[in-house]
Amino acid sequence: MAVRAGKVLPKTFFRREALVVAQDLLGKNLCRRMPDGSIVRAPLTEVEAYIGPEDKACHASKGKTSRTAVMYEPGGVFYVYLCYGVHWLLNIVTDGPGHPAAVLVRGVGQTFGPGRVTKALAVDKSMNALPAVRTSGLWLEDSGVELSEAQIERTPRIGIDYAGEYWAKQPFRLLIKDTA
DNA sequence: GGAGTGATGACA
DNA sequence: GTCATCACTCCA
Repeated sequence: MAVRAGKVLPKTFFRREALVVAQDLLGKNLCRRMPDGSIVRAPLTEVEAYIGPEDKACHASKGKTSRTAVMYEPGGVFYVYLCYGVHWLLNIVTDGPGHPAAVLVRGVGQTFGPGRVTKALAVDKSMNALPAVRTSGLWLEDSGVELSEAQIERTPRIGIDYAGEYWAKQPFRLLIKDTA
């Protein structure tokens, strides 16, 4: 039984603060047209927000470079980059033009870990800077699921100790509590 | 607990 | 051109 198709999230959905978008994205379906043509839909279960240039953990906090340029685009495009020479990490750019912010996808369905997500969905550099629309082969749909505050857990982000105590402690990692 | 891995950015 | 760094995963 496949997950039902839903309404594709419009660009305006992404053009808000990263933290707000991150919260609203939980439970929404990440959709991928695999290289073999099959369609995979999986609900976002864990995300992290990188809120802008003032956020020391955000790649764009050091200014605009060739890698981070895509984060300066208006929300609604993907930011994909290679981490540790091994793993592709998938981000969704949020907020308005000129304000670099993004939401990192850390888990979908039962798959947790940003590197595992991209491996499971066959996401790599070729998706970088593409818009979140069906024709890109990677997009998001409204699942119709409404999450209550009680179902959302907030914790500090992972693996960003270099960003300093303040930013490392911000509870910008959001995940759906295990409802079994 | 620790190594692998290679693009990226800083510096010369 | 070199060098250090890194939003991770896997294996011991």
